[in-house]
Amino acid sequence: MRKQAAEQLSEYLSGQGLKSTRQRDDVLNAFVSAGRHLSAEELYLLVKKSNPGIGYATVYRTLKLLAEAGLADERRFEDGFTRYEYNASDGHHDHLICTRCGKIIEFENERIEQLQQDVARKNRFKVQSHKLELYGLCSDCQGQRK
Amino acid sequence: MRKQAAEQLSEYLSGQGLKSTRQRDDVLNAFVSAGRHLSAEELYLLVKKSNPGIGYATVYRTLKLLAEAGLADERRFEDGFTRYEYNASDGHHDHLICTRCGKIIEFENERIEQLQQDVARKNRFKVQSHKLELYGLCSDCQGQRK
DNA sequence: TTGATATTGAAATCCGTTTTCAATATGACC
DNA sequence: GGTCATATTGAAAACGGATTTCAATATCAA
Repeated sequence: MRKQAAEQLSEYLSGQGLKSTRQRDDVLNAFVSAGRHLSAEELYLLVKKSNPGIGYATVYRTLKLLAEAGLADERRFEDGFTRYEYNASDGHHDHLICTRCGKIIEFENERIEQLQQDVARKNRFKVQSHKLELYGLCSDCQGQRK
Repeated sequence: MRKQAAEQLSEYLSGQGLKSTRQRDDVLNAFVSAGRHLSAEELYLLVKKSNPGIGYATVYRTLKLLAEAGLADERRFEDGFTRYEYNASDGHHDHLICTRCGKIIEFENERIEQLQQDVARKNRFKVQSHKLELYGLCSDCQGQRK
């Protein structure tokens, strides 16, 4: 059974001798309720709604913290900047990314994962993590012109 | 039958109304003979050997040009900066990347590609390109301590 | 050879991210 | 509650890879 996000964070904080703050709570709340694949910038704008005084740097720092605490996953797609995804601990998944509208669709495919392991084994390679991204046009964008 | 790199570049240049220059030749030569997965910085240092006056910006610009001409592929791994790979036009491949020593092993797996197409089809998604990277430890690095 | 224009190198700039630093907040201890 | 060491904050500066600017230079069609 998965812990509540707030609880998971405070356990991590106290375990590391770190402190709870209003800002960290605000960032976590915005992050959890916003959904997935947020850039730091996007999250910053969201957090500002509940806490207009929040600083840019604090959002960046807290995002790193959430990643360390296991609450967020850092991902870099081809658009250049880092995005964060909530709660990847309930199983790995990969992404379909629309190059026109930016929509991100998640998927899982056990068979592909197995084949990856086969490839790794043949190369005597021990996999720690992997990344599979399919770039293209989502159904909404296929009919559209540029 | 694949064209020579130099020929392919000059065809692209004249086709676009661009000019041949000593610098472009030097960058191309260094790029082709150096092997794969070079960062702009690495290539810059290489080109300097044959043309010490070469500028940083020229290497960046030429690398972009080679990518447009179809001679190079741009790739971003997790280490932050862009690398270029020669001659990907003879078939797609993916990468095993050692997180300890940085070694990059290429592989192809037709079955995985098929399964990716299946996933895309199910999501009514039209794939333009994809990226599959397995991060982990190569055989040389598995026995080593940090 | 000429002349329009593409290209170059150096330096400035860009932009996402990280770090610095002085002011402030937190929380363990009394 | 009060004290105090120290973690945290926001603003601004710094960072680092990549790109752009600009005046000087090279290219190439005529």
